[in-house]
Amino acid sequence: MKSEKISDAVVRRLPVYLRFLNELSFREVSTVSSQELGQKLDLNPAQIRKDLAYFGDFGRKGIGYDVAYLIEKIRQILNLDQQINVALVGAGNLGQALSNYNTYLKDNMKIVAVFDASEKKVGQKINSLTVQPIEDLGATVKRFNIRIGIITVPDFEAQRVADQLIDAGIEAILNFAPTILKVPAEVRLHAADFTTDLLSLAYYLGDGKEALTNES
Amino acid sequence: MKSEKISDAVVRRLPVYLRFLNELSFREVSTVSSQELGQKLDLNPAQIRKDLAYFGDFGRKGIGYDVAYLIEKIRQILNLDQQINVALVGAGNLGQALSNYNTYLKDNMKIVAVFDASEKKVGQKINSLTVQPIEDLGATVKRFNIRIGIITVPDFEAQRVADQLIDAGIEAILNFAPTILKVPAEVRLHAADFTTDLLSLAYYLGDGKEALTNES
DNA sequence: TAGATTGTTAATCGATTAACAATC
DNA sequence: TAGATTGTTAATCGATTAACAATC
Repeated sequence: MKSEKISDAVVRRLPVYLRFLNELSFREVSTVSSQELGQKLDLNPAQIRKDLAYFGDFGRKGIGYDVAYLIEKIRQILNLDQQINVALVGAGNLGQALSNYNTYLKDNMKIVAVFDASEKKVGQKINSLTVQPIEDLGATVKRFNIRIGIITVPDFEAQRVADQLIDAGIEAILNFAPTILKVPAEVRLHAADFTTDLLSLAYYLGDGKEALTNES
Repeated sequence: MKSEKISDAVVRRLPVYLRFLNELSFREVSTVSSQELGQKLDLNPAQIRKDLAYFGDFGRKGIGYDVAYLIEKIRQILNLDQQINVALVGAGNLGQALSNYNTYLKDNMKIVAVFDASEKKVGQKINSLTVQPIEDLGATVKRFNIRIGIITVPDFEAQRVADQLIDAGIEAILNFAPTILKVPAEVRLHAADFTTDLLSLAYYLGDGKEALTNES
């Protein structure tokens, strides 16, 4: 299979596959079936096979998928066979927390620069990175070939920061601020706003309202 | 409209509506149409009308929606007309960052207890809350009627913490650890793992692979 | 009244799942 | 060979969007 357009739902599952495959690899498991994957990841095995088949024939009938080979392929698909440099804008608590994941998420993605608007923050060290003034954003993005920006500034600054990132030539943005950003179509934007997640959870709290289903 | 089962996609948009409506209210805008909402939130107006109509006839033909009334209704739908107590497990950087949003997200959701397994953390103050040992989780959850748990512990501890939260009678979990948790069907689980988000962004980086579309 | 906008049905679009021939 | 499992088509399911009568 080739040259269909891949839906975002599919793309978002690839890192989930990758993560579990890495774990299997670490445990020296060499082969895995879509059924095992599905069980562990709470996904339908047919869906997993279909997802992978968009990108190539990675499995072997009767056998399953070779773990090492599939890891390699998914990393290629996700462009993680090259180092991807990331900028973090906003050196507050959340920004600092994210920068700690630097080692953790490795996988060739790396936060290589941290920016903040506040004079107090500029010059501080965060995980071996020195916080730079926002004014340096354009120059630094170009110099280090930074392609993804993470926004962890307060919501009222988020759009401005996004605009600056886009001006600097960034290709994708992960936005933690609880606001809807406007970006040109060629810039990929993912929202990572946890307040939305948390508030929506409240809907499901039992309440009498609709706690009763037809079981028992 | 009543008594259809509401999809999660719909539920997750409600906090987004609520947030923007709060902003309108602050700006003393009293009425809003689905078209305006759609424009601002990047959603189809028909979808917004349909979403809201699942829960009642909140709008007025020819006029639109009364901002204050709609806020009240959405808050009721999301169970935010009562205070919802939240526990945070994991007082690391991310946990501390989230607890700072306490004031921010208000809306009747409140982190009222913080837990950590490490002796170093226990007893420390985080935003006026004293970090408690995980052993106290069951008792504290019951005493304070805590209904939602946020997990910000390392991935290898996440399942154990989830089990403890569930034992304690929690009804919903927001999981920041990059791992798939197994929870019983009656517990609502949302994943808030930003590494997945970030890795999936890399897929969209221009690369020659599929950078060329039919524009230009 | 004329213009605007809802609530809702029908049409469309897209994503998930089932089923199975191919084949290891 | 018999059993297992893929890749893929067809069926199903669900979500989004268009269209429009009702009505403010």
